[in-house]
Amino acid sequence: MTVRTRFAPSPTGMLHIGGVRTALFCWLYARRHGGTFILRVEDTDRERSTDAAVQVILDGMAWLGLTPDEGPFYQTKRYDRYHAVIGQLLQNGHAYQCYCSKTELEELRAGQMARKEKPRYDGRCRHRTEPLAGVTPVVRFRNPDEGQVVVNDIVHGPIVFDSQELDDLIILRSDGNPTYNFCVAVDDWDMGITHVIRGDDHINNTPRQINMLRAMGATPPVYAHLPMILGPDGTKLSKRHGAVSVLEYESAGFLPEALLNYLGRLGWSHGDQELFTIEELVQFFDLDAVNKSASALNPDKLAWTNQQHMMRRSGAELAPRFAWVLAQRGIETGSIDLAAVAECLKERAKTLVEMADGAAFFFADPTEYEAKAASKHLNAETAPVLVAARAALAALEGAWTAAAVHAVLESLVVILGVGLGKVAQPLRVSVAGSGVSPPIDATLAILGAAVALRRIDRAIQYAQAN
RNA sequence: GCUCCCAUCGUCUAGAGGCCCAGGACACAGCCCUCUCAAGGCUGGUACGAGGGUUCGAAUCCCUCUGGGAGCGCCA
Repeated sequence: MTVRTRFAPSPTGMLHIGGVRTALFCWLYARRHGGTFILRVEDTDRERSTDAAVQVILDGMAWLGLTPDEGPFYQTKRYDRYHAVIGQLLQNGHAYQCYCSKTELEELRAGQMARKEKPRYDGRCRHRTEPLAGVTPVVRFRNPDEGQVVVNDIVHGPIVFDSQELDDLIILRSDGNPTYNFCVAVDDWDMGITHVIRGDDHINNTPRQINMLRAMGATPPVYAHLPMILGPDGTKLSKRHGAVSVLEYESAGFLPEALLNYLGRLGWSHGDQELFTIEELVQFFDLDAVNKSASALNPDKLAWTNQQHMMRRSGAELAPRFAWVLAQRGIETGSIDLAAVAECLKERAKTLVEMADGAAFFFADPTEYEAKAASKHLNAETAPVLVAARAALAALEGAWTAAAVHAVLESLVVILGVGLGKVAQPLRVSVAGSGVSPPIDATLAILGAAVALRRIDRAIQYAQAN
């Protein structure tokens, strides 16, 4: 049997990190077993579904590379099918029409709550034979009222529900729209889904879906319920935690493979391994190594994971995404070699945004020097060193490379009888404006002779005046 | 309230009865390396929620409790 999984988000809110983790596991499971990954948009809530949310799902998954093999399918385009199934269910007695008003149902619920009972529909319309004039009925699924339903969950093991706990849920609203649990059952059946992998907030829906599947004559799929992802403070994920659109992570300078690596390690593990390429994730992933307890997001570890992935890419590989981040921030990069900048900054930044911050001085002369660094490294004492360095560097002319710069500074240090730091720091502050930058030889090489010498000249003037 | 789920360092996790007075990772502290910052290396502290069983032996199996979470919609 070929594995078929589906990711079924509802476009009522933005696709966030929790949804992405679910999508990732569905995708990985399909890839791992040579199966098919399907995207299905559950948009039956026409009030709250938005096109913008659908677009984020599509764009987000494309950015992450979680491309579906089939779909996207939209439930709103399958209404004919749902209505046909409901017709059958009505005909064979697995469903019936209910004329209860909303206020009547509210009263029923209130009474049950007051008696400390579990609120549920009591089936009062089950045996009604005559329509109620002037009322458009809803259709309810007739749940078996005896026996048990066993959900054989791959991550949780068997979960048993008494049928008595399940009431007759509405499958068709009075406005003609079918409801969630019903559409899911029909779709999973029609699409031949073999493994339903979703959040464990759906565990309680599962026995109902199994019952409907059986009533329709379908064999239920295998289920795997994933633990929830919580915010860094251990509470439910919310906008406050950055449960924002997954695309925000792209803007924040994360690499898709790093986000996926981090998310993969939430609720799943492969021994002590922390860093995985996408290929390794596909190779090692399996549902039996998924754990059952909820996990909290750790922004520090996500950042570390991102840095590790950046370090494993070449500057040239990083350059396009880095350029995108710079452009997004309106930074003009001129003729600076972005691949070279990324190469020497990739281990000094947790994200591409941090990289952009650290690279700012490459694209514009410092407008002022950082006070502490300037007073320490640009003063009357260091001015002569800068003058000497400037002269030695200027002699390089056309041979302005990192290696050449390095050699010049090394010999200058010997001549002056000082440590490299005595020369490097004043130069660093001169060209970068602060005491922090990549190695001075690489920094000067990237800047180019003209720009570097110009900045050093300015710094010499400043140093002599202070 | 009822039903269901969950429970190892602050966080992510390893652990499927003896290899565990519990290992790795993030974060934190110290040291080393060093032209700054990083990266890297080394060292350190902190965890099996509680109580009962089962067993020669339990983080691992069973029960109870406690604590957290989800569901109980003409939402998905």
